[in-house]
Amino acid sequence: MLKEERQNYILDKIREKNKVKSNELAVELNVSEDTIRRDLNQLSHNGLILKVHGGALSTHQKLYQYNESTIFNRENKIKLAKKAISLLKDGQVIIMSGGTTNLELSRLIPQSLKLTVYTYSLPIAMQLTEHPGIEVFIIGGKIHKKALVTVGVNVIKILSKIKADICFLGTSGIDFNEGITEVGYEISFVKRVMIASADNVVSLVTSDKLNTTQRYPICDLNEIHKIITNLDPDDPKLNPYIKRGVEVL
Amino acid sequence: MLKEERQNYILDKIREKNKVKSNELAVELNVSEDTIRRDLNQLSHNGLILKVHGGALSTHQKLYQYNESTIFNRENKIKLAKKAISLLKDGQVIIMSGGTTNLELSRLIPQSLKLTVYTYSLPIAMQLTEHPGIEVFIIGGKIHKKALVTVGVNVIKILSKIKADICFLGTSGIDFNEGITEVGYEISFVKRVMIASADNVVSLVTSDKLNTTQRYPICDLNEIHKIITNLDPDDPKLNPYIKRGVEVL
DNA sequence: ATATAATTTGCAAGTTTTTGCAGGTTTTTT
DNA sequence: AAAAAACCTGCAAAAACTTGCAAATTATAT
Repeated sequence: MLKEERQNYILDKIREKNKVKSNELAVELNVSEDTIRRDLNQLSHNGLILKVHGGALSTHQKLYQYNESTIFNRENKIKLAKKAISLLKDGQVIIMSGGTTNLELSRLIPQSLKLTVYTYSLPIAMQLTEHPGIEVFIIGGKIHKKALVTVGVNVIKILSKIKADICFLGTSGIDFNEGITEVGYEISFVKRVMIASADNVVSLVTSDKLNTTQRYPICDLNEIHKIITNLDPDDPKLNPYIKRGVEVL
Repeated sequence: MLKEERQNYILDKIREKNKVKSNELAVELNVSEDTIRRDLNQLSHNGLILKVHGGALSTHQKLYQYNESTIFNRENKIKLAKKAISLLKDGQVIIMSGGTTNLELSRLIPQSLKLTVYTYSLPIAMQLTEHPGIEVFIIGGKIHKKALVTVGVNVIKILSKIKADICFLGTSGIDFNEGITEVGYEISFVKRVMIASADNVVSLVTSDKLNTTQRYPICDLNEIHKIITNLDPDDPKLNPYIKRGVEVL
């Protein structure tokens, strides 16, 4: 295994777990701890990680830090995000809605991918700027302070002009009769436009949202192309959706 | 678990609950109380928390998401920001450029003020969302990853439509002959439009930028109305600017 | 392909950091 | 005032670290 290959592994692991330990890495990569330490020192010297006694931490949380312990159901969201990543290919144009699921997805996109991403979420935009291969566009407007997304007619105007390959739709309610529904009025508007602007609409749903309905309708099931959940695709809970013709990952 | 990881956990918990107890932390983190005490003492020594008998409390200055220690020359920027705040009045519409000086200004705006702020800087927009009385608008566009600001024709188009009371202009070079100059080409464009959109243009300059010139010209001295620095207004270094008719705070 | 140079790696010896504990002191509670 | 809890100091063991060096690997030139 080449040095660079090893260091990329370390960077990937730090990106995912936010920390690494020297002794663990030595075992995983089958080299001495000295080598790991040298790797960590080099990466740290390049400002890519933060070397500490015993291992290293992500530096990213230095500039913009969101508190991961506040993310509900984080393990499931990571599982889900990894499936979503399998849909990505170089050169694609992506629209991402807000929400912590999309935020985890943003964190986990491999460094090698080259993408163009439009979003109206400030945290997601911030997160994506960490990624060397992604061109990030934030859709401007008045900021909704709680959700940290922009809202308003301008958002809709801009979204309606985009032609995207994939739309990753964070979903707060999905039901095989009612389709996709949303808590907020303004955001429900925005999401309908997002759906219209993408060739491929992917609904990201954690299993606790399955078969729940919110106040504002967004679209019927047949308007979305794929559902990604944290469950196994042949989990019985997903059967009704598959029967409706939606692809489930 | 790494020491820094543990300390980050403690900081997060303090941020959330505003207090921690040593004995609880010892159980939660599965280390001895001595270790917790040492952690708390270290964090306290760095000014991040307030150590008290039995645990620690939040120091009220919330370090939300920006690592203050990464901000160069921070004391001067705070001094400068406080002067800038004296210009603010309820109901005003403000345009803010990017940069850490404006970021410090954003942090220090009193909670009581009611303002409308337009900015194209992501960190500043995030910071301002913490403020209950400020309506925040972010100007959308392609994100410049290093500066964390949006750039492009759309930014200029939107800025040119705004009529603001004050424009706070973070300044990377100012000279009494050359006027205000900027490092980046794209940002120089944006700043020219900002200046045209505001009744009152205020240049925020730390003293290390005085009498320096950057590559791209922005405007002549007579196009700005006020200069705010960290220096005393009658510091001799500022004389040439006063003679040119610029008000210096 | 071979030889040479440069880099990378693992090891050994010595140093530093981290941690828990014992013993005594201070602070808080009862 | 006594008891309990929290604290501090010094100490020792374990883990992590540093440095120098030689072997191994990789890159480059012939």
